Amino acid sequence: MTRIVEPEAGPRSKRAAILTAAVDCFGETGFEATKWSTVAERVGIGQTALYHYFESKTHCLLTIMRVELQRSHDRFVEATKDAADPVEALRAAVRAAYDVSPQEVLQMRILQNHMDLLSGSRRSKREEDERVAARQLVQVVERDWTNLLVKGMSQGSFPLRDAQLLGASVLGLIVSVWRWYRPSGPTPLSEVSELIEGACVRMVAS
Amino acid sequence: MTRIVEPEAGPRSKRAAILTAAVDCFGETGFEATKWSTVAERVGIGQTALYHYFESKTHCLLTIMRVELQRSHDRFVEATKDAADPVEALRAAVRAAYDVSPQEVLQMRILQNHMDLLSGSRRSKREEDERVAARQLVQVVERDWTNLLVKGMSQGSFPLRDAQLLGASVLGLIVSVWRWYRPSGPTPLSEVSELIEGACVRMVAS
DNA sequence: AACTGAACTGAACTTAACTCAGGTTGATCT
DNA sequence: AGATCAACCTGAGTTAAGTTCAGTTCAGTT
Repeated sequence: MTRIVEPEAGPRSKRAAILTAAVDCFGETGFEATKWSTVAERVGIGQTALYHYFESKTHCLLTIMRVELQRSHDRFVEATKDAADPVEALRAAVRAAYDVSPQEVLQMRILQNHMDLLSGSRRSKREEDERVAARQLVQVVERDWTNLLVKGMSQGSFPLRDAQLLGASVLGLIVSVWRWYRPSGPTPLSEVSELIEGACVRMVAS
Repeated sequence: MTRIVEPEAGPRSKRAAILTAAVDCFGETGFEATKWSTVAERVGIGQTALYHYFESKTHCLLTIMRVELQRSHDRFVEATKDAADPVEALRAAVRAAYDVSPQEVLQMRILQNHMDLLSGSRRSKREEDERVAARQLVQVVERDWTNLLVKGMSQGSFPLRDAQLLGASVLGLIVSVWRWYRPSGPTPLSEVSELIEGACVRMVAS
């Protein structure tokens, strides 16, 4: 369990700017469809300067995914830490999952669209490190949900079921939204959040 | 609504063999990670022969996705056509979704991992045709589920809720399984099927 | 046997990611 | 202020994989 430390930013580092631009491009246009050089242009540097910060286009993608996973986990912990009962914790966790900025919507979309990257191992060290870190965070997040369910079940709030499988399903349900949701679309996120919150509670607690 | 007609196979056509090989490769290794030339090798032809059957690697992928979507729709219709009540129809539809061969598991995985391809339009005609056809089928499948819910709601079997949104959620829950499920994994598909079936009924009917 | 269209091939082309060898900049220290 | 050094950046060149092209082979038909 080696946690990746973010390279501390030198005063003229463009790392953050690159990540932001990459999230926009990858999120709107798709990872494969966006040229790495376009990201450079948007930041205002030559293409090769990107390699000062990231080993490859994929390394940048993996970084985005890892950061987003970390954020998801942090928010889950923050949201559930002082919930009275399991049902309230569940509700709070779902609401937290949809309490996101437009930028974070893109990050979730990117994350969901490239989960498969986390399976196969990578050639280069830094890429592989990010991949492993991201993979571990996926498991952490899955455990977050499973633990919530286990607690509720042992406490009698939820009927007994396979908590692992049910946890994965709840999580799958929640994140499936990011495949189709668009801020510009007809359905506001608040509406999604409410419906999914109810659905999760019924799934788990009835 | 122009439905793509499968090019009728000449007696020595390798189209089917290519699709099978591609499903194996794309499913196991991932689309980006598998070299188009590897597919050719596995079929036993030169790389350039592939272009006799498909305009591009992506065209092949889109074809796989469209075929799988068509299959999903057909199975849904078949499974629900003679169900007594809405709850039974719902149960039957979920069971049908998981009543699949190993090859079909791969196809679902490929489909789920590349849904984003269906958003942006394609340069060449044949690719674009496949994309549009696939997109339409996505909507058809979504309508399948929505209609099922609408019927159940109007019939009083399901409480009234946003059927569109709930339909998308149910579908999202069901297909989310294909991101992590592996035939070689610890959880048999029958177990998944039962848990999800229950979860869907609770989500929709309680 | 000549013909036809489907099936195929080797060599050349294209594109976008990436490497390299070196140049510039600016924060920091004396 | 001037020197220094690491961080930062660049243009030119390389590579790999998908794709195109200009034909060739093969099986069935007339």
